[in-house]
Amino acid sequence: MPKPYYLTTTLPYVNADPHIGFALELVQADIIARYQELLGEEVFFNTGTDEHGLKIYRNAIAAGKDPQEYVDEYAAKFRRLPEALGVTTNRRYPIHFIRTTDPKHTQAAQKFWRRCYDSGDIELKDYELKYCVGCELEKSDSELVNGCCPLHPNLKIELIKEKNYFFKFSNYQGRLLDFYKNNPAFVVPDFRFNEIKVFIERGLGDFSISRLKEKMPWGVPVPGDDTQVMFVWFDALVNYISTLGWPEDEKNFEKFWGTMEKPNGIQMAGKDQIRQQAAMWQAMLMSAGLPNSKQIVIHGFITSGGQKMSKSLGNVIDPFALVEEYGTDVVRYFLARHINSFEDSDFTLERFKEAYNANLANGLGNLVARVMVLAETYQVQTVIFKQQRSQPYQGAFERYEINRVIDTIWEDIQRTDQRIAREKPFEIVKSDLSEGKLLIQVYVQELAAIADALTPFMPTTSEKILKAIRENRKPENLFPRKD
RNA sequence: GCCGGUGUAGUUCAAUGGUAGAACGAAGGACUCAUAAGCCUUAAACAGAGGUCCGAUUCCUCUCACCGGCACCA
Repeated sequence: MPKPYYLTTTLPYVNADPHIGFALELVQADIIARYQELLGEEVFFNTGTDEHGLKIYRNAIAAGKDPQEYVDEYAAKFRRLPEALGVTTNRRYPIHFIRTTDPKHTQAAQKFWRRCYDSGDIELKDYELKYCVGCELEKSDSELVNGCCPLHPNLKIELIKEKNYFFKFSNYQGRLLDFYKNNPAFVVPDFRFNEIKVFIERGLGDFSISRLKEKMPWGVPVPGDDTQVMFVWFDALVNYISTLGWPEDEKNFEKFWGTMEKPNGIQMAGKDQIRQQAAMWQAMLMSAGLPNSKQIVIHGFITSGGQKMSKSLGNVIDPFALVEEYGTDVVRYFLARHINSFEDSDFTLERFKEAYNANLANGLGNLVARVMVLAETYQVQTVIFKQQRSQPYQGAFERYEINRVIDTIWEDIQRTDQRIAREKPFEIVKSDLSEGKLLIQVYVQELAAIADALTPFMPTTSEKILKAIRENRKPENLFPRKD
């Protein structure tokens, strides 16, 4: 009986082109999801796009476009990313792609708002915002230097009062801390968990969750107050359950998101998202009387040549270009094995190419060729056993240590290479054909196990290898050397 | 400033209170089934100073360096 398994990425904000950092999140999530499929579970995989808010509104206006038209274009771009990364390829269960401008989502967000409101956790308060006359823009504290706008340091920041709805986050300090205590693996890795615990222990302030519609109309209307729209991330977070058809489809919701007693929703997110995912969203769920998430898995960032990627530095890595040149599975391989699952990692084209040649061309690709040439030449038919996955492989998967898991596969590749060098089947086969064929059968068997273990990481490559084994034919070079 | 973390071969990472492992890269060797691939061998590291201990890379303190968090940026 397959168990329902729910996994979601965060939704990227569509104010810029798809980023390699989000490609990492998608690939990590997909690897975990495919592992669950391999185990036989019924997987609900969610991703999508976050499309409301001030930045998008401004960008659209600046581009002379209607906001809806603007986000439609971006959503199409972002939808191509899971395709380019093979997330949609050859899956047992289709992926779900939600846009926060989907009507079913906006309605869910409004329903969610009402539930929090009915719990008494939403109230109208004065909100004092900082405004730079020079920029004609609102400024947040983090944007200011010494209390001044860095672009207009000679102008005084004006304080403007307006009414906003606030979420009473302060009501949830104790409940969140209890929740963390009762769920000691709620955030992975644990150093991120500590971070959020300390943050909560320091005390919580309420936060604004709406904006004046006349100033910024590009948001979900606040139910019962047509002067306000929701602040972007309040509505965006609800996607994790609106994608399941909540509130209408209670059955599907409960099946995948779980129940109060047994939460089932697992979320992937970048390290900049801990507070929102592990604290605010959890408090919102509590307020709405819905089950919490089961677990939040936090990954690091990808730097480029030791620096943050930026257009001005010209070190931005485009995931589409990478896929174009090397292919989907190569990019997946690199992100899985050579980018740390939890910490920041550096990405350079040199490292990428080196890994390609050393591990894919010389390692996996060559092993497939050497074994399958032997099998084809000597007509060795092999019946593939049912696969058993090793303890280190499974254990590392349970801890989300993706690079550890895939390391074990390369250990197996090396072991098979060593074995062939030691047993010399290419000699034995000349003196004792049946003995040689027996040996070759073992290597094919090992190759099949490698292909099986590879399924979550490189689904297309894995299938090519298994097909070659079934047909007993050496395949085309999987990974030609690049010099 | 406060809190937390990290510092191990050229590089990316492991492990351990008692001879520090691997991968990539480098050098050499024997072979040839394979994508001049693979295999074998070699060189190469515990940031610094104290302390506890029979013994510390591992535990403690300090110094230095780096990183992260300290709320309305998604």
